[in-house]
Amino acid sequence: MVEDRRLAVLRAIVEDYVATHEPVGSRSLVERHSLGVSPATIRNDMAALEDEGLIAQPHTSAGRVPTDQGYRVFVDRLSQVKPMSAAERRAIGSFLDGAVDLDDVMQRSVRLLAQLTRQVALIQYPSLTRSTVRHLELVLLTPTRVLLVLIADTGRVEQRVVETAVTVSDDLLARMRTRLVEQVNGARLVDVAEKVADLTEQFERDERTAVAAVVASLLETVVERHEERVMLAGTANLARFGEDFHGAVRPVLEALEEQMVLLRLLGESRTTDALTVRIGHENEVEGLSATSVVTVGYSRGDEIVAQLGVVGPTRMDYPGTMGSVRAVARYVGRILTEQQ
Amino acid sequence: MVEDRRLAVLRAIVEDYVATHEPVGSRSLVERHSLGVSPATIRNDMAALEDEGLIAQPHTSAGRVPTDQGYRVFVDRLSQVKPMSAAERRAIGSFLDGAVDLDDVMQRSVRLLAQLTRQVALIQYPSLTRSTVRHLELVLLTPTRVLLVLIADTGRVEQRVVETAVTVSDDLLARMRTRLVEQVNGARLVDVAEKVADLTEQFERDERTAVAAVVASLLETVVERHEERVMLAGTANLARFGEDFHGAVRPVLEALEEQMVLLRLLGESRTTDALTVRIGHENEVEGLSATSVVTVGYSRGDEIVAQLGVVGPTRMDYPGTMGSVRAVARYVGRILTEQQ
DNA sequence: CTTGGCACTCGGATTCCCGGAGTGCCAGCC
DNA sequence: GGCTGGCACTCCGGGAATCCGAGTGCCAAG
Repeated sequence: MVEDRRLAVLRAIVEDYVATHEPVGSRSLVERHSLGVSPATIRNDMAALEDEGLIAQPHTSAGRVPTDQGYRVFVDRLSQVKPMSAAERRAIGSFLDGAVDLDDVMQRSVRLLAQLTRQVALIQYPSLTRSTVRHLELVLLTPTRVLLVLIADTGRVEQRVVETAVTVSDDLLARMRTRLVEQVNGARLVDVAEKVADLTEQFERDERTAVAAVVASLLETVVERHEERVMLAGTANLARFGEDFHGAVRPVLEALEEQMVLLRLLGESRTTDALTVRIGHENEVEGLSATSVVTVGYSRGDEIVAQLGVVGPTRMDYPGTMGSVRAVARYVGRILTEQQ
Repeated sequence: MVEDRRLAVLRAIVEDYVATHEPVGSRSLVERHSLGVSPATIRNDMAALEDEGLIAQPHTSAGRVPTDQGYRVFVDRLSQVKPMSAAERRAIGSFLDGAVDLDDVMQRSVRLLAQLTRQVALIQYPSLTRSTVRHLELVLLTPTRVLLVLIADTGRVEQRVVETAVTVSDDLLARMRTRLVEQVNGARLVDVAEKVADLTEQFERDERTAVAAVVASLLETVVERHEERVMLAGTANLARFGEDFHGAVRPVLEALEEQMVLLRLLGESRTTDALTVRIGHENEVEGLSATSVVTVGYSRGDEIVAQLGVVGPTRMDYPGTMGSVRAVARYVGRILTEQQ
């Protein structure tokens, strides 16, 4: 009972603070929310909430501000994902439908998400690991240089130049292509390594150097570089809430420029499609301890292939952001699924 | 004679202002530079320079600051491009040499440039228009969906999904591929349109819908999307000189997020390899009127294929920046040329 | 044309002061 | 026991007043 009101107070504090950016006091709280009690009572509740570590005051005799933990409780127990309106959903759909290829889908999605949430949006390309080989092509650039092009069923194209050290004849190239395609077409990328394991041995001794180089490169492509691409949009929005980080936009921008960081951000919960919210210090990434990250997996067919999400100040509109992120993920999933 | 000293004063003002970031007065000027005259004399010169619109004072009784025009004169007549040291050149070379493919070359270059100049760097992908077709591949995704992959000799790969409306048989696809490759392999992209002009007619009447769709898509790829890709790095550096734009980093970030803007920035002087410097308001781009843009073309073989450069505050170290930009462009050119 | 001198201006930093918002606590009341 | 009104206290933030110094423009003399 009393406990309930305390949580209601916490919710009110979060909502007001998110809306106004200013520490919220007991009086304005009772004015703006119908809590049915007096400011003095609220003050007692606030003291309790502060003891629990859910809110804090910037300085004595100022209003209260939610702590990371406070937001945590808010997100976990006090808020519901706000669904998009029909109009918004239509807008999303029509905006994304115009995409012509995978790059385009990714780009449109991430920009859309940045616009909807007015924060920094990011999207990870569909993981190569989980997809299958749709086509593989070898092109002779020079006698000792082969271009390897791998097309995954997600529409993603990977290319790589292989230095073979020894010269490769057109004939050898053709045979390599045939054998490789035989072996790997339709295979899941994770299985490629195994499929081509003994391929080298099927060639003449003097050809093996070249074949081995190509195979090695192929393995690198499918294994090492499997999900290195992340696309970013809306960094300009960072400027909007510069004050939130007391002017330290710098480390945030720096963190966002590091591909590795972004991958960690998105990659950590890769296998699930649940909405994940990491608040403030919950982010282990250096430089993002004043931000919250909302991510969700998106799928192709019934498999989660990657994550997308947004990065914003801890004082963000969680229900709205979560709604936007989820909605965009669904549409992206739908488009990828239709396209296959 | 007198004119000469005035220019020397302008140069000194620019150098000091760039270094200290503070309006420079007559006294500190004579202290830091051996101009051989008294502050009073300098004041007269300054008054003259102000009349000419080359310098200005932020407020009465403050030091002077160069105007855009002042920087212009400085760049055109008073400064020399500062060559990189041998050590720096070695560092550039070894850093870029490790690149495995075109994406990698672009990414490494742009990051390197951002680091060297400590500003925002950008690089345009080698123009498709100026290069030739190295390979073209068609892959049947579904009976009515064809993936078109175009590989240019610059190493750039373009892909596109074509909706054919009517079903395409494996046989038709194979014939299309053969004919297309026959026609366009080795052709300059600008000539592709002409080469495939009457291709559709060489097919049976009932196949023409599909062929036309593929051809149309190919044309779009080579014509419309010819140079739409620009890569960016170092936006975090913007935060460093936030004060330069009196806190308005926002419009700059916004401008930089627009691909179209970036293309205009780089594209305007596409055919030349001369170092171009656009200062302050000389940039027609909204939002970049407080920045200077230094660009230069880079080549593959003996042809300029695209531009790269940096965006920074008008009070930048022009000689140094120009040196870095030029050096990186040369190395990129060298790598692209070797790779062909 | 240069120079030293001099009066003047003005921005920026510093200090001081005050008001208002907010708190914590207490005593009384339901 | 929980709620409430009252009250003393704290402290931030903003505004006014002040001061300092860097810098200028101009003038008269060299």
